[in-house]
Amino acid sequence: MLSVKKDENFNLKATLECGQVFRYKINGGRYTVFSKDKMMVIEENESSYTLVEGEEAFFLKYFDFDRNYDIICSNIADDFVSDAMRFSRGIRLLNQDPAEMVFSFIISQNNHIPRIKAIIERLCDALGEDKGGYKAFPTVEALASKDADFYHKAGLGYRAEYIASAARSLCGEDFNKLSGMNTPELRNYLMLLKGVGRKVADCILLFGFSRREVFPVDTWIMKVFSDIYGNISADKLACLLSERYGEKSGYIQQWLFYKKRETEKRFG
DNA sequence: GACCAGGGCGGCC
DNA sequence: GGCCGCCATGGT
Repeated sequence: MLSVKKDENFNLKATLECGQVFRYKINGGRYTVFSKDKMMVIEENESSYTLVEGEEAFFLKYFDFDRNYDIICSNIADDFVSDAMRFSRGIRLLNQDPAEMVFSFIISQNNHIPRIKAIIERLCDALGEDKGGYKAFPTVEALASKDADFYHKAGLGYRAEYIASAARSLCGEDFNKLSGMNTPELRNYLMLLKGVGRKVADCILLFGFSRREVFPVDTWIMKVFSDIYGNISADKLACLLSERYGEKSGYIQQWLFYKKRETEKRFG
Protein backbone atom coordinates (compact mmCIF):
# COMPACT_ATOMS: atom_id res chain seq x y z
CA MET A 1 0.00 0.00 0.00
CA LEU A 2 1.35 3.39 -1.03
CA SER A 3 2.36 5.85 1.67
CA VAL A 4 3.81 9.32 1.29
CA LYS A 5 5.49 11.49 3.90
CA LYS A 6 3.51 14.12 5.69
CA ASP A 7 6.00 16.98 5.59
CA GLU A 8 6.36 20.60 4.51
CA ASN A 9 5.80 19.54 0.90
CA PHE A 10 2.43 17.87 1.42
CA ASN A 11 -0.51 19.04 3.49
CA LEU A 12 -3.50 17.14 2.13
CA LYS A 13 -6.15 19.16 3.93
CA ALA A 14 -4.82 22.50 2.67
CA THR A 15 -4.32 21.05 -0.81
CA LEU A 16 -7.99 20.12 -0.96
CA GLU A 17 -9.36 23.22 0.74
CA CYS A 18 -7.48 25.83 -1.27
CA GLY A 19 -10.18 26.09 -3.92
CA GLN A 20 -8.68 24.16 -6.83
CA VAL A 21 -10.91 21.09 -6.42
CA PHE A 22 -14.61 20.74 -5.67
CA ARG A 23 -15.14 16.99 -5.22
CA TYR A 24 -13.76 15.69 -1.94
CA LYS A 25 -14.90 14.72 1.52
CA ILE A 26 -13.04 14.98 4.79
CA ASN A 27 -14.01 12.80 7.75
CA GLY A 28 -11.48 13.33 10.50
CA GLY A 29 -8.28 11.75 9.15
CA ARG A 30 -10.02 10.04 6.27
CA TYR A 31 -10.08 11.83 2.91
CA THR A 32 -12.11 10.79 -0.13
CA VAL A 33 -11.17 12.50 -3.38
CA PHE A 34 -12.97 12.17 -6.71
CA SER A 35 -11.51 13.00 -10.12
CA LYS A 36 -13.17 12.21 -13.45
CA ASP A 37 -14.34 8.61 -12.92
CA LYS A 38 -11.81 7.78 -10.19
CA MET A 39 -12.03 7.71 -6.43
CA MET A 40 -9.17 7.77 -3.96
CA VAL A 41 -9.40 7.16 -0.23
CA ILE A 42 -6.49 8.45 1.80
CA GLU A 43 -5.89 7.98 5.50
CA GLU A 44 -3.83 10.39 7.54
CA ASN A 45 -1.46 8.93 10.12
CA GLU A 46 0.93 10.75 12.42
CA SER A 47 3.74 11.02 9.92
CA SER A 48 2.28 9.93 6.59
CA TYR A 49 -0.69 9.60 4.26
CA THR A 50 -1.69 6.16 3.06
CA LEU A 51 -3.65 5.47 -0.10
CA VAL A 52 -6.09 2.81 1.11
CA GLU A 53 -8.23 2.81 -2.04
CA GLY A 54 -7.41 3.91 -5.58
CA GLU A 55 -4.67 3.55 -8.22
CA GLU A 56 -1.15 4.41 -7.10
CA ALA A 57 0.04 5.82 -10.44
CA PHE A 58 -3.06 7.99 -10.70
CA PHE A 59 -2.58 9.24 -7.15
CA LEU A 60 1.05 10.23 -7.78
CA LYS A 61 0.24 12.08 -10.98
CA TYR A 62 -2.88 13.72 -9.54
CA PHE A 63 -1.01 15.05 -6.52
CA ASP A 64 1.85 16.32 -8.68
CA PHE A 65 4.53 14.06 -7.22
CA ASP A 66 6.72 14.29 -10.30
CA ARG A 67 7.60 17.86 -9.29
CA ASN A 68 10.16 19.06 -6.75
CA TYR A 69 8.45 21.45 -4.36
CA ASP A 70 11.69 22.32 -2.56
CA ILE A 71 12.82 24.00 -5.77
CA ILE A 72 9.42 25.61 -6.42
CA CYS A 73 9.34 27.05 -2.89
CA SER A 74 12.90 28.37 -2.93
CA ASN A 75 14.22 31.71 -4.19
CA ILE A 76 10.92 33.57 -3.94
CA ALA A 77 11.59 37.18 -4.84
CA ASP A 78 8.83 39.16 -3.13
CA ASP A 79 8.45 39.19 0.67
CA PHE A 80 4.65 39.11 0.67
CA VAL A 81 4.80 36.13 -1.68
CA SER A 82 7.22 34.18 0.52
CA ASP A 83 4.99 35.02 3.49
CA ALA A 84 2.03 33.50 1.67
CA MET A 85 4.21 30.55 0.67
CA ARG A 86 5.10 29.81 4.29
CA PHE A 87 1.45 30.23 5.32
CA SER A 88 0.33 27.84 2.57
CA ARG A 89 3.30 25.45 2.65
CA GLY A 90 2.18 21.92 1.83
CA ILE A 91 -0.30 22.90 -0.85
CA ARG A 92 0.33 20.97 -4.05
CA LEU A 93 -1.21 21.88 -7.41
CA LEU A 94 -3.41 19.03 -8.56
CA ASN A 95 -3.35 17.63 -12.09
CA GLN A 96 -7.05 17.34 -12.78
CA ASP A 97 -9.19 16.30 -15.74
CA PRO A 98 -9.47 19.04 -18.39
CA ALA A 99 -13.14 18.45 -19.21
CA GLU A 100 -14.08 18.36 -15.54
CA MET A 101 -12.27 21.68 -15.08
CA VAL A 102 -14.12 23.29 -17.99
CA PHE A 103 -17.55 22.63 -16.53
CA SER A 104 -16.53 23.10 -12.89
CA PHE A 105 -15.08 26.55 -13.48
CA ILE A 106 -17.94 27.68 -15.72
CA ILE A 107 -20.14 26.90 -12.72
CA SER A 108 -17.70 28.71 -10.43
CA GLN A 109 -18.19 32.15 -11.95
CA ASN A 110 -19.70 34.70 -9.56
CA ASN A 111 -20.50 31.89 -7.16
CA HIS A 112 -19.53 30.70 -3.67
CA ILE A 113 -17.37 27.61 -3.27
CA PRO A 114 -19.88 25.69 -1.05
CA ARG A 115 -22.59 26.23 -3.65
CA ILE A 116 -20.25 25.26 -6.51
CA LYS A 117 -19.58 21.97 -4.74
CA ALA A 118 -23.30 21.33 -4.21
CA ILE A 119 -24.14 22.00 -7.87
CA ILE A 120 -21.35 19.74 -9.14
CA GLU A 121 -22.45 16.97 -6.80
CA ARG A 122 -26.00 17.26 -8.13
CA LEU A 123 -24.75 17.01 -11.72
CA CYS A 124 -22.70 13.91 -10.88
CA ASP A 125 -25.69 12.29 -9.18
CA ALA A 126 -27.95 13.02 -12.14
CA LEU A 127 -25.63 12.40 -15.09
CA GLY A 128 -22.51 10.61 -13.86
CA GLU A 129 -21.85 6.94 -14.45
CA ASP A 130 -22.57 4.75 -11.44
CA LYS A 131 -19.23 3.38 -10.31
CA GLY A 132 -20.70 1.32 -7.48
CA GLY A 133 -20.84 3.43 -4.36
CA TYR A 134 -20.11 6.72 -6.06
CA LYS A 135 -20.80 8.61 -9.26
CA ALA A 136 -18.26 9.64 -11.88
CA PHE A 137 -18.09 13.18 -13.20
CA PRO A 138 -20.45 13.26 -16.21
CA THR A 139 -18.86 12.74 -19.61
CA VAL A 140 -19.05 15.52 -22.18
CA GLU A 141 -21.54 13.37 -24.10
CA ALA A 142 -23.75 12.93 -21.04
CA LEU A 143 -23.68 16.68 -20.41
CA ALA A 144 -24.45 17.38 -24.07
CA SER A 145 -27.52 15.11 -23.90
CA LYS A 146 -29.33 17.64 -21.70
CA ASP A 147 -30.56 21.12 -22.61
CA ALA A 148 -30.41 24.43 -20.79
CA ASP A 149 -33.82 23.84 -19.21
CA PHE A 150 -32.50 20.74 -17.46
CA TYR A 151 -29.57 22.67 -15.98
CA HIS A 152 -31.81 25.53 -14.99
CA LYS A 153 -33.96 23.10 -13.02
CA ALA A 154 -30.76 21.70 -11.48
CA GLY A 155 -30.26 25.15 -9.94
CA LEU A 156 -27.51 26.52 -12.16
CA GLY A 157 -29.21 29.85 -12.67
CA TYR A 158 -27.96 31.85 -15.63
CA ARG A 159 -25.05 29.43 -16.07
CA ALA A 160 -27.48 26.77 -17.34
CA GLU A 161 -27.14 27.78 -20.98
CA TYR A 162 -23.38 28.12 -20.63
CA ILE A 163 -23.10 24.48 -19.58
CA ALA A 164 -25.46 23.24 -22.27
CA SER A 165 -23.67 25.26 -24.93
CA ALA A 166 -20.15 24.32 -23.83
CA ALA A 167 -21.10 20.64 -23.70
CA ARG A 168 -22.42 20.78 -27.25
CA SER A 169 -19.31 22.60 -28.44
CA LEU A 170 -16.93 20.12 -26.80
CA CYS A 171 -18.83 16.98 -27.79
CA GLY A 172 -16.47 14.86 -29.86
CA GLU A 173 -13.54 17.20 -29.24
CA ASP A 174 -10.14 15.53 -29.00
CA PHE A 175 -8.64 16.65 -25.68
CA ASN A 176 -5.26 15.14 -26.59
CA LYS A 177 -5.15 17.58 -29.48
CA LEU A 178 -6.01 20.43 -27.12
CA SER A 179 -3.18 19.36 -24.81
CA GLY A 180 -0.79 19.78 -27.72
CA MET A 181 -1.68 23.42 -28.25
CA ASN A 182 0.45 26.16 -26.73
CA THR A 183 -1.04 28.18 -23.90
CA PRO A 184 -2.17 31.31 -25.82
CA GLU A 185 -3.74 29.14 -28.56
CA LEU A 186 -5.50 26.96 -26.02
CA ARG A 187 -6.71 29.98 -24.06
CA ASN A 188 -8.19 31.49 -27.23
CA TYR A 189 -9.89 28.20 -28.01
CA LEU A 190 -11.37 27.88 -24.50
CA MET A 191 -12.60 31.48 -24.55
CA LEU A 192 -14.71 30.68 -27.61
CA LEU A 193 -16.89 28.57 -25.29
CA LYS A 194 -19.91 30.43 -23.96
CA GLY A 195 -19.40 31.34 -20.32
CA VAL A 196 -15.61 31.10 -20.51
CA GLY A 197 -13.74 34.37 -20.15
CA ARG A 198 -10.12 35.05 -19.30
CA LYS A 199 -10.33 34.01 -15.64
CA VAL A 200 -12.23 30.75 -16.14
CA ALA A 201 -9.97 29.88 -19.09
CA ASP A 202 -6.91 30.47 -16.91
CA CYS A 203 -8.24 28.15 -14.19
CA ILE A 204 -8.85 25.46 -16.80
CA LEU A 205 -5.34 25.98 -18.18
CA LEU A 206 -3.73 25.84 -14.74
CA PHE A 207 -5.67 23.04 -13.06
CA GLY A 208 -6.76 20.98 -16.08
CA PHE A 209 -3.87 21.41 -18.50
CA SER A 210 -1.05 21.90 -15.95
CA ARG A 211 -0.01 25.26 -17.41
CA ARG A 212 1.87 26.54 -14.37
CA GLU A 213 2.86 29.82 -16.04
CA VAL A 214 -0.78 30.94 -15.90
CA PHE A 215 -1.92 33.30 -13.11
CA PRO A 216 -5.75 33.34 -12.75
CA VAL A 217 -7.02 36.65 -11.36
CA ASP A 218 -10.30 36.49 -9.46
CA THR A 219 -11.85 38.85 -6.91
CA TRP A 220 -9.54 37.60 -4.12
CA ILE A 221 -6.37 38.06 -6.16
CA MET A 222 -7.66 41.49 -7.17
CA LYS A 223 -7.94 42.37 -3.47
CA VAL A 224 -4.36 41.23 -2.89
CA PHE A 225 -2.91 43.34 -5.69
CA SER A 226 -5.24 46.34 -5.86
CA ASP A 227 -3.21 48.28 -3.30
CA ILE A 228 0.00 47.50 -5.21
CA TYR A 229 -1.11 48.08 -8.79
CA GLY A 230 -4.01 50.46 -8.16
CA ASN A 231 -6.89 50.59 -10.59
CA ILE A 232 -6.01 47.83 -13.06
CA SER A 233 -8.25 45.42 -14.96
CA ALA A 234 -8.19 41.73 -14.03
CA ASP A 235 -7.07 40.74 -17.53
CA LYS A 236 -4.15 43.15 -17.52
CA LEU A 237 -3.12 42.03 -14.05
CA ALA A 238 -3.20 38.39 -15.17
CA CYS A 239 -0.82 39.15 -18.06
CA LEU A 240 1.47 41.17 -15.85
CA LEU A 241 1.69 38.59 -13.06
CA SER A 242 2.19 35.69 -15.47
CA GLU A 243 5.13 37.54 -16.98
CA ARG A 244 6.59 38.47 -13.61
CA TYR A 245 6.41 35.04 -12.00
CA GLY A 246 6.80 32.73 -15.01
CA GLU A 247 6.59 28.99 -14.27
CA LYS A 248 5.93 29.68 -10.59
CA SER A 249 2.77 31.69 -11.36
CA GLY A 250 0.29 28.93 -10.61
CA TYR A 251 1.84 28.07 -7.26
CA ILE A 252 2.17 31.68 -6.19
CA GLN A 253 -1.41 32.41 -7.20
CA GLN A 254 -2.61 29.51 -5.08
CA TRP A 255 -0.60 30.58 -2.03
CA LEU A 256 -1.92 34.13 -2.21
CA PHE A 257 -5.49 33.00 -2.82
CA TYR A 258 -5.42 30.52 0.06
CA LYS A 259 -3.88 32.93 2.56
CA LYS A 260 -6.24 35.76 1.65
CA ARG A 261 -9.33 33.59 2.00
CA GLU A 262 -8.22 31.84 5.18
CA THR A 263 -7.31 35.05 7.00
CA GLU A 264 -10.48 36.81 5.89
CA LYS A 265 -12.52 33.78 6.99
CA ARG A 266 -11.09 34.16 10.47
CA PHE A 267 -11.30 37.89 10.96
CA GLY A 268 -13.91 39.09 8.54
C1' DG B 1 -32.32 41.56 4.23
C1' DA B 2 -28.44 43.28 2.26
C1' DC B 3 -24.07 41.81 0.44
C1' DC B 4 -21.14 38.93 -2.14
C1' DA B 5 -19.26 35.02 -4.64
C1' DG B 6 -12.58 31.62 -7.93
C1' DG B 7 -17.07 36.51 -13.82
C1' DG B 8 -18.92 36.86 -18.42
C1' DC B 9 -21.86 38.95 -21.78
C1' DG B 10 -23.93 42.46 -24.44
C1' DG B 11 -24.48 47.18 -25.30
C1' DC B 12 -22.41 51.34 -25.42
C1' DC B 13 -18.74 54.68 -26.36
C1' DG C 1 -10.06 48.47 -27.22
C1' DG C 2 -12.39 49.87 -22.21
C1' DC C 3 -16.41 50.65 -19.14
C1' DC C 4 -20.90 49.34 -17.06
C1' DG C 5 -25.24 47.16 -15.87
C1' DC C 6 -27.11 42.96 -15.60
C1' DC C 7 -27.36 38.18 -14.87
C1' DA C 8 -29.79 33.43 -10.91
C1' DT C 9 -28.88 31.57 -6.72
C1' DG C 10 -27.95 30.82 -1.98
C1' DG C 11 -24.31 31.14 1.91
C1' DT C 12 -23.04 34.34 5.46
